[in-house]
Amino acid sequence: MIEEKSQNFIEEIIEEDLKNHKYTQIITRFPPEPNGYLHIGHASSICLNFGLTKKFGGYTNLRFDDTNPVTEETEYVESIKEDVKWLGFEWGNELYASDYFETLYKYAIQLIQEGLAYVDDSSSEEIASLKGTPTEPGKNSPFRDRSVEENLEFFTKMKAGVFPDGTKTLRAKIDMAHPNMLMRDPVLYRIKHAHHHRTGDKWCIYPMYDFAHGQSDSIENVTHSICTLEFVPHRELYDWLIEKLRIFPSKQYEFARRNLTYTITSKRKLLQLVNEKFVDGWDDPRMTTISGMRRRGFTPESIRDFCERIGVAKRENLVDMGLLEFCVRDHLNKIAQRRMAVLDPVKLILINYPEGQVEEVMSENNPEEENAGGVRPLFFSRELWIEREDFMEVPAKKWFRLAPGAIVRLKSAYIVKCEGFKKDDKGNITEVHCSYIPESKSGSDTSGMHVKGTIHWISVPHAGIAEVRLYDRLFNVENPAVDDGDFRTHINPDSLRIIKKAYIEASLKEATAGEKFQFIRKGYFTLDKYSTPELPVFNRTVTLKDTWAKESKK
RNA sequence: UGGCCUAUAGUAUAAUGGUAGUACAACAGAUUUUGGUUCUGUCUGUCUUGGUUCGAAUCCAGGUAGGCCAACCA
Repeated sequence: MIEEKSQNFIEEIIEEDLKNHKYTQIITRFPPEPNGYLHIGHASSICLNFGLTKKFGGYTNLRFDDTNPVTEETEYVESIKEDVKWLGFEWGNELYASDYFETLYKYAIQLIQEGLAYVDDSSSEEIASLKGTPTEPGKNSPFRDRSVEENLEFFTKMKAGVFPDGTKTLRAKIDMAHPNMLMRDPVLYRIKHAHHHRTGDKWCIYPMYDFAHGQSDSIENVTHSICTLEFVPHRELYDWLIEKLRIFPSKQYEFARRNLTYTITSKRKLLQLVNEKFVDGWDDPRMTTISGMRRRGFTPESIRDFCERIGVAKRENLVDMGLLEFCVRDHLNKIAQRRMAVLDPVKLILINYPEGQVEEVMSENNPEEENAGGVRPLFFSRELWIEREDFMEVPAKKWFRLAPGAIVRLKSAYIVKCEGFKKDDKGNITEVHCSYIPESKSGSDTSGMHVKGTIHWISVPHAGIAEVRLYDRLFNVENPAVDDGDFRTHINPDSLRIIKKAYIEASLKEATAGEKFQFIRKGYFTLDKYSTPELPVFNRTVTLKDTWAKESKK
C-alpha cells in the first residue's frame, strides 16, 4: 500500500497541471540576487524549488537576478553556488538576468513602439509625488504623452550614455489611478553609469527587477515561478508584461517566507552584523547563513529535513529554533563519532590505583550503528580529568553523579567511589579522591554493582589540548526583526564562549575538517576553520538534550 | 479613503463538505555503561457572528486580528 503523504498547495497545483497536460515537464528556478550570502530562509526556497522538479520531473535553474550593479559582486555569486551545491542540489542551467539584457532592451523597444512605454524626465522625487498613495490615485506625468518617435529617440540616447544618472527613466504606460500601486506606470529602466560584475561597462541603463524577473522566467520557460508573499502585487504587472509582449506565460505562485526564532534573515541586517564586526564574517557559526551553519557543523541532511518539516504555506509564521536543533541532533546522533573531551576540568585521583600504571580500555564509536560502529582504545591511569560540574560537595536531590560517598561509572572503564576531595583557599574544588573497583572493568564486570551515573574522563598524562567554542543564540529575543527600534540592541553579549584549554582524548588530535563528533554528554562538535595541527579548534554545533538541566531548575 | 494576502494546540503543518491528525515543545513513566538514544502514555486547537447544508475547519456574507503595497532595491 502506498502511503498518502500530504502535499503542500504548490505540489497540488503542479500535480493538477501535469494531470491536465498543461506541461510535460516542470521547470522552476532559484533566483538569488548576488548581493549577500544565502541564509536559512533561502534554504527553504532552494529545497522547495529543487525538490519540486526532483519530485515531478524537470529541472531547476540557478539564475542570478543581477540587475543592480551597485550592490552585486562576484564573491556572492561564488558563495551562492557553493551553498546550493553543499545543500545537495544540482541546477539545470547556471544563468544570469544580465544574459538577457539585450533581449530585455528589445522588449522595451517593442513596448515603446506599441505605445505602452514612455521616457520620463521627472526626477525620482517627482515620480514619487505623482504616484499617489495606497488610498489616493496618482497623477499623470507631464511626459506621459510623448510620441513614439520621441520616446524611441530618448531611450536610444539613454542607452548610448548621453544622459547622466537619474535624469530619465523608461516607464510602462498603464494607469496612474490603478488600485495596485505597482501598476501606476512602473519604472522599467533607469540610468546607472556603473560597472557590472558580468557585463562590465557595456550598459549604462539597467532594467528594474519588475522588468527583468518575469521576462527572465518566461525566456527560460519556467512553468512555476515560486516566490515569497511580498511579491503577490507584482504578479499583476508580471502578467501584464507577458501579455503585452506575447511571450511564454510563466505563472507565479507565492508562499510565506519562513521566520525562525532568535534569528534575523534580512540580508541588509546580516551585512550590518558583518560590517560592524558583531560577528566573524558571513560564515560566523552564530549566523544562520548557510555558510555559518556549515562552519558550525550542521549537515545538509539536517537542513533539508528541517525545511521539509516546516512545510510550505501562505500564513505568517515564526518557527521554533528548537525544531532546527532537533533536526541536527537527530542526524548527528546517527552519524557522529563518540569521543571524550573535558571542557571544564577538575582532577580525579584514584587513590588505590598503582602509580605509573597505564592500561587500555575500549570504547564504542557510535552505539547507534551496528556493532557500535567499532571501538577505539583509550588510555586509563591513576589521574584523570573529569568535568567540574560532575562533582557536587553537597548533592542535590536526584543527583546521581559524584559526591562524597557516591559511586559512579567512568564511561568504558571502572566504577569508582568518592572518598574525599580537596579545596583551595577560595573554596574551589581542586581534587576529587576516589577508590576504584578493580572487578568492575567495562566488558568484564563481575562486581555486580549497580550505578545510576556514568561520567566521561580523560587520562591526565595522555590528554591532548584543544580550543573549544561554545555558541548560544545571537539574539536574546524571539523576534529581533520586529521594528521596535534597533535590532542590534537585542544582540546576546554571551553568544560566544571560548574555552582556551579543553582536554581531549588522543584520537581527536587527528580529527579532520568536516568530521562530526559527539563529545559524550557535552554535545556535537566539528573542527573550525581556525584549527591548526598544533591546536585543534572545535565548534559546538548543538548541545545534547539535557533533561538534568531542566530537572535541576525545579 | 483603496487594493491584495492570511487566520487549525505553545510552535509549525494536515484533514480538499462526512471520526480534527502528525511533528516539535511540554509533562509522566520504561529502558539505558551518555541524565543522550529508543519506547509507552498524557495535555492542549478550528478567530468571531450569521448563512447554505442531513452534515462546515472546509462553501458564502459581515466583523475582528495580523501581514504586504506609496526605492530610479530585489
